[in-house]
Amino acid sequence: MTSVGFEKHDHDHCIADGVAAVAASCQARGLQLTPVRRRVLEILLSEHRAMGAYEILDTLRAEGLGSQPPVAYRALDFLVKHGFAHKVERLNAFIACTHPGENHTPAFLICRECGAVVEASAEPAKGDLGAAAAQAGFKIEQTVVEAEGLCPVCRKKKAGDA
Amino acid sequence: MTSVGFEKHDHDHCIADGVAAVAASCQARGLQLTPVRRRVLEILLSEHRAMGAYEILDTLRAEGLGSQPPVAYRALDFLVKHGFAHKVERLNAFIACTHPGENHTPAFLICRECGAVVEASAEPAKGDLGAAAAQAGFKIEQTVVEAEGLCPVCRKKKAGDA
DNA sequence: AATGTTATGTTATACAATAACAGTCACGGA
DNA sequence: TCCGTGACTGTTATTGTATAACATAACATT
Repeated sequence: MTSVGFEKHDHDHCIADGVAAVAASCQARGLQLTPVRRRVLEILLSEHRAMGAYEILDTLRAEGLGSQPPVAYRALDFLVKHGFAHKVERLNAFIACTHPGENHTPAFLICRECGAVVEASAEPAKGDLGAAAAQAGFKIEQTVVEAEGLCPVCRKKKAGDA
Repeated sequence: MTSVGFEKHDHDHCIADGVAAVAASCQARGLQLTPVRRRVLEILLSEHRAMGAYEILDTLRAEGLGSQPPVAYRALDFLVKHGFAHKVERLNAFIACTHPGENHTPAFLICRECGAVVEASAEPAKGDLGAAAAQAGFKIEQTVVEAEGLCPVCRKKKAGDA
């Protein structure tokens, strides 16, 4: 079982399940999943890719849910802060988390061709990097791990072209 | 021997050696280390921290070496492309490479307190992440590995405060 | 001289992020 | 009931990051 992966799948499920999981988590933790926050989460879930804040804002604006940048950023901050979404630094963009609620160190596989982003997991602090940090006396609190390359679908396409 | 590390050291050496190494590498590879490119490298070497493109641009402008963003970005692109500098995605900023020329996968330790950045090295593609990618059929071409936390100096300060 | 290549200069604009302040609404306590 | 208080939303304005597009310069090759 791969983590979502690059294949097609039932999307409505995806969104509904994702929102439900987050809603439950909010309930349990006393967090408010307000309309804007819920909608931003849905927008993120509705695409399996990272979206820029302004792209999200465009949708919100079209729906009358808010039209200025802070509206989108605040909702995104909430989602990121509580682990319901992540920021992909390489792209300055955001993506819904595939394991909402669970405590984890996300890692991403980013296709440079089609822009698809898949969340994996990594514990870099436990390998090379952890050793280097320990040696330097550096205390790691958070890590960003992002890999760029070609997803299986685009690899096949490239092979076909050649 | 740690890789530069968070301690003080002889800076003039640092800059001169860094430029010389890059110049040699350019020579060997038929690349042009033009005045702007060389100056940007010097600026980066002169601070052991990540600098924003506009901060660099300010210096260039003061020296009459170019005043518009593309000037700085092009020089930075050149340096990054050939491995003489790196972009720290987390900070949207750039830093001179500590092992110019050598083929490597950089990783960074970023102090959230003082902003110091130290380059380490990591092979995330060989651990968890590599396995996950392989399973998904994803071909990793480049990786971003950045850890944020507290450097030894700031840790001591904190301890002193408490 | 004509051409191609590489680098630089400049304008304008797009995209990303946040500071600062005003308004709303629900809730608990005086 | 009235009054805070806190959490969220709305809006204006601004700062910071990055690039598209086009013009020019310098130089090597033919």
